Amino acid sequence: MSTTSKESSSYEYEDFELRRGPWTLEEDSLLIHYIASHGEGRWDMLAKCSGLKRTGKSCRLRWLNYLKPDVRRGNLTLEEQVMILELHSKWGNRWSRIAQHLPGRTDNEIKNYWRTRVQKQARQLNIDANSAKFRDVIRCFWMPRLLQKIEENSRSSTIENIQNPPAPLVLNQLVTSSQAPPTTQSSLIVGEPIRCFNHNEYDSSPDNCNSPSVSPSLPETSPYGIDNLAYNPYLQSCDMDGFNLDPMSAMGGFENLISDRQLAENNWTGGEVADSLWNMDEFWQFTKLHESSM
DNA sequence: AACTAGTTCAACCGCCACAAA
DNA sequence: ATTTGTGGCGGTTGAACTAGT
Repeated sequence: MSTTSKESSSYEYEDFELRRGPWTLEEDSLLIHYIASHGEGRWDMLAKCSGLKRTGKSCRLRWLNYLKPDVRRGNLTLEEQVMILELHSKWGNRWSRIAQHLPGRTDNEIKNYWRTRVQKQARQLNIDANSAKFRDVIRCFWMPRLLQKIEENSRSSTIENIQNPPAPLVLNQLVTSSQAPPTTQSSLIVGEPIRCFNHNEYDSSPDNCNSPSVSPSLPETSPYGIDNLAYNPYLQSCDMDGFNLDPMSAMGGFENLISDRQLAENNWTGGEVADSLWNMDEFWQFTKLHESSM
């Protein structure tokens, strides 16, 4: 059994060794009961006083990522996936910050989602997950498909619930970042029409998906995004019908490259295991078209 | 049924920032 | 001003699980 030299130095191990690895039910129970009576915080003290043979860090992690009552388990919803993609495009690998906008989700879970689902796509496409090109792939295909899926789900649930409509789920995103415009506040309202997209900082990349062939009904400078919905002047003209009729029109004709059948087969937006959205031939077709339209 | 390869995710590691001594 | 203790964050690992053969 070993510990890091740094953590070992802050402990006095008289008569026990630190436990590592998966937590047992007994340990979980001990931690839950200790926090119930003493509260969170002072993790190092908690670890020493609770009787747990764990480091304070380990206790903190176990509590925040697993035991805390408001932690949500299970697959990320489509709305949450959109939120992650959007916020990651703004902030990069700031997992903790992103998690603050997804109630009940932990930074660890979001990080795992990004690494196992999103980066996998980049690997399969053989492009750098941090590149502008991959960001465009996400913006131009993944996010619109997620949004489309959300829309479809909301429509079917609207029909089901038409006589007894539930309160819409609202994912409010109050952006307090200094990187964001001071008035930025956005909401993704599930059960309301998915309207349109706008841009974020990364859209300034020359490698984005705006092209001369962009449909005039869509914003020239910013194909999508869930931010600034209330402040985007295009929102008034970019309505649900336009989106429905031609959701990929902003891609300048790329929509033909990806069929719904493929999407269904690959289930990229299904909220389950994400597989490849395209085969490589079609992806390179996309990139060629994309680049030639620059 | 047994094996292998791929995937997921809980947990650990190392670094950093900050506060208190 | 420096040292020490602590907590938070992002990156990484590896056991457990799943799918394919």
